[in-house]
Amino acid sequence: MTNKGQILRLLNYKNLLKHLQSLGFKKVFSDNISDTLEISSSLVRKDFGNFGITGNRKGGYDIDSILHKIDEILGKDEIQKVIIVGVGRIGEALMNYQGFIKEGIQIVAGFDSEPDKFRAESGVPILHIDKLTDFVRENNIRICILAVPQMVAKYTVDLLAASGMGGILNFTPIKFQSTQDLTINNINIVHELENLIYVVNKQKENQKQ
Amino acid sequence: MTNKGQILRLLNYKNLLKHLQSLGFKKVFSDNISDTLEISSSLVRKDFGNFGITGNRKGGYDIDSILHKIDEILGKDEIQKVIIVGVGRIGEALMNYQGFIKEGIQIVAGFDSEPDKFRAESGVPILHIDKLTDFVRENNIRICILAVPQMVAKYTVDLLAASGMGGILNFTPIKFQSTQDLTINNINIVHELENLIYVVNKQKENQKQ
DNA sequence: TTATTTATGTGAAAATTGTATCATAATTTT
DNA sequence: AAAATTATGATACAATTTTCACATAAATAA
Repeated sequence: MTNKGQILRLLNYKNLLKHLQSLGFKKVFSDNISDTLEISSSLVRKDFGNFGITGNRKGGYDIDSILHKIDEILGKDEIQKVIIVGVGRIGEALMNYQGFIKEGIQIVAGFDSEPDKFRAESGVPILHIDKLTDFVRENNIRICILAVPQMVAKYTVDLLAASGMGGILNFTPIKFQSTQDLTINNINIVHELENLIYVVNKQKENQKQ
Repeated sequence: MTNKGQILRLLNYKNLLKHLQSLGFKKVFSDNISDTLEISSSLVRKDFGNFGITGNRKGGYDIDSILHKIDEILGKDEIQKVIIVGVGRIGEALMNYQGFIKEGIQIVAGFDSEPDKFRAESGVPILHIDKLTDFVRENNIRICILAVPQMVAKYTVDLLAASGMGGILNFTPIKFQSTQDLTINNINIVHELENLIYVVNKQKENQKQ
């Protein structure tokens, strides 16, 4: 019933609706949403329908109740605890990223193998990777961000799998496959950039003609 | 002819083939590739066919020549100059990321509005955002990474569009639409994490039953 | 040399994803 | 109160993407 991009679209709806809400709007029509997000209004209605979001014929949708429903779908009733494995530049940047907490995501610890990264006293603790498995089990962590060097990526994924982790957002350039128990979503920044470069170069070529 | 995910798949093929090459392999079959990437072998062959990569019936594909051809498709004959706009934590992390250069991508400058970020002498220069337009035109920059704070994202995209930029890899949480002249690809890290959380929670629910 | 094997290349089929259409119900206008 | 309007919700349709199936060519074996 739910298809691949549907949750990401739902998150886009949420962003837009929160914006509209902050401007004082109470109601919204499917084509208000579809216009700004450049999709069809029927897709918006279909997404809403699939998630049990209903409107009134002629009256549109009530923004407050859509937002409430979306948070319900996303399970926003409880704070999601997330750890970061690999506190290099990218890991550190994400560790200090301010955008998570207002979406109910809390970075509760970082893990690294370099002792000079460790931090116990102030802020979010950064611990030795050896303590990962115990920490994950004791704190019932299901989600992690992986930002270790490529060299140790495979080893670390195996470690995480063994710890009972449920999901990994993988920023290393190694592409990992999900298993029954462990969902791994890969973000390859270099590939994203190369893909963009390809599109732009292609566009440039076509303009020449 | 080329579809949405095809270039990203091609980049995955490239990674895998380089790995196989480093292990001493000379030839590869479509189902070697499809097995590790968990797609069908016919999709591999179709992708290759679409890009003019041919093999020998029964003999498979020659790794060297596929890799050569992929680099040709991606336009890897010349170094791609990229700038980073917004040298906060994420911008800085990407600025120092070591994975770009071996793919022919060179970060040639960073831009920020905070004077304490500026750096002219050592390493990649970090300049004031006011110098962006001139720099882009003088150095014929077509691609940038956007990592400014959300507050100034819209303003910065407008500035980049006016400068003649061709492509933006956008790491801000604001979703921008591409235009005829400017391709904008959005990476929303919070959304990616929320999406993963949804999938893992859902999985957990289904296991309970 | 002929038969057999086997991986490519391709066209048809299936699956997935997104759009168009329109009857219907709620609202507004007359 | 009846008529007209209009946005939803459902379904049919279209487009895209991926897989299946198999004829064909190249390589090996007999």
